[in-house]
Amino acid sequence: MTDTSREARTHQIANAAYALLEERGYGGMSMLAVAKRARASNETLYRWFGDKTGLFRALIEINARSVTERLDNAPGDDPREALAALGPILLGLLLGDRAVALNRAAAADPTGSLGAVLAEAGRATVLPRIAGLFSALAGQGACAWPPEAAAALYVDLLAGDWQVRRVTGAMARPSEEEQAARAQRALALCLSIIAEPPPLAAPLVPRDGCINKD
Amino acid sequence: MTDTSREARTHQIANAAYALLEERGYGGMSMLAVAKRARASNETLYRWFGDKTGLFRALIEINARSVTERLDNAPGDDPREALAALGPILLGLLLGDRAVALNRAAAADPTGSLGAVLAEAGRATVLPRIAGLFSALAGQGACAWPPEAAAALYVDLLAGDWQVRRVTGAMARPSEEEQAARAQRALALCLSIIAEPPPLAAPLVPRDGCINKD
DNA sequence: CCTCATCCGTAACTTTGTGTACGGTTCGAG
DNA sequence: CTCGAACCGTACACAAAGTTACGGATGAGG
Repeated sequence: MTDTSREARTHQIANAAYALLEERGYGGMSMLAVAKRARASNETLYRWFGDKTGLFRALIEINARSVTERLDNAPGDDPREALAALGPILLGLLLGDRAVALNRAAAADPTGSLGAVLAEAGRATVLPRIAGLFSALAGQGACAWPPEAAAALYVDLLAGDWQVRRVTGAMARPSEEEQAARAQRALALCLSIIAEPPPLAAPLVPRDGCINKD
Repeated sequence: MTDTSREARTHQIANAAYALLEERGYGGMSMLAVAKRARASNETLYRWFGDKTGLFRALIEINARSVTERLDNAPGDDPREALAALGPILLGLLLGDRAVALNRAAAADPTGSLGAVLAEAGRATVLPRIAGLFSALAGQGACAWPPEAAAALYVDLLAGDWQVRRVTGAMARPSEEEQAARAQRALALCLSIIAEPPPLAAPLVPRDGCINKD
């Protein structure tokens, strides 16, 4: 099996796993079920991914690359336009069934290691792209905050507690209209806030890190 | 066993369960382990709580009552002072080990029913109290937003995506100083925003609801 | 074509947890 | 004090999942 076909095969397996994950959740998805759905064998899965956690690590990383690609292809020449286009896409992805399922897997992960993968593959790749747009706004004199802080504020206003409520099942998936409206509101509020310097000298960029659960 | 002693006993069992939950996580906590820790029997647990999901429902509800009590006892006569006192307390509770563990349980719950319990027992009891404070601010002419919308915005700025990152393990628990600074910033930003009417006529109060996972 | 690594489909093994059952003890009501 | 409900400690039955193993088939390289 060549590297190219192995990569294609890996994506086939990942897609089978995503489908099962969204149907049954983390607890209802066994390695054997993935193997059957993907027409692969248990042995291949363990050989390629090491163990169940390893498979989930790969699922998170593959999904994150897909998300980043979607964001990089968002239309908009002007940073304001780019943010207006990017917001609904990002929110849709964050609240979508796949991301929710992967977040649930990380929440349920007994090894406690998937959180760091989420942090590194997900947020840590998305946020700099958003910060870049705020940096461009700063160049236009429209942003008096550090770009990273402005990006973090934007995500707070965009996602807020919607994501955790989705992940815990406390909230259904909002409609496209609701998501679009929220993204629009978040951008309007954020642009308004960052036009003036931050109100406090307190640390504005939260730390990333993760804890071992055991 | 009287109602009083049964309630006391229930809290004993709950405390044993919280301790185990925080030590081992949802997946590592069996009913038998709870029974042994609480010096109860499996049969009693199943008789009192129905099944494992029922036990978790009770744990969520008992914890929510405790949270609400803590918030109701927050100091502050003036709504502004009350919000300033309430913010760090609420954020500390949301990011604390117990709440994180319960959110993880809901995320991992195969029945998909614990999310609704979280929504009803938790957020739906906390948010009206916050909205009440914003309502009082409106009475002082300091809030041009609907109180519920102002409260939701406040929580977005207070917790933002910190909670989901804690639940997924992507982020360690912030220090008390970090939490206090964030609460302070959230209040300052929120008060600044709500002094003027909302920028959009879009729906500002997100819907609550939950989905069945299967 | 041949060879060898690896993939597939299936099976086996071990462990663990959920939920039920049971004998003895305890508690509360009459 | 007596009696019955229920609680405790322990055991049991069953199911399912994680992981490893194995014989035959497949694919890639020489």
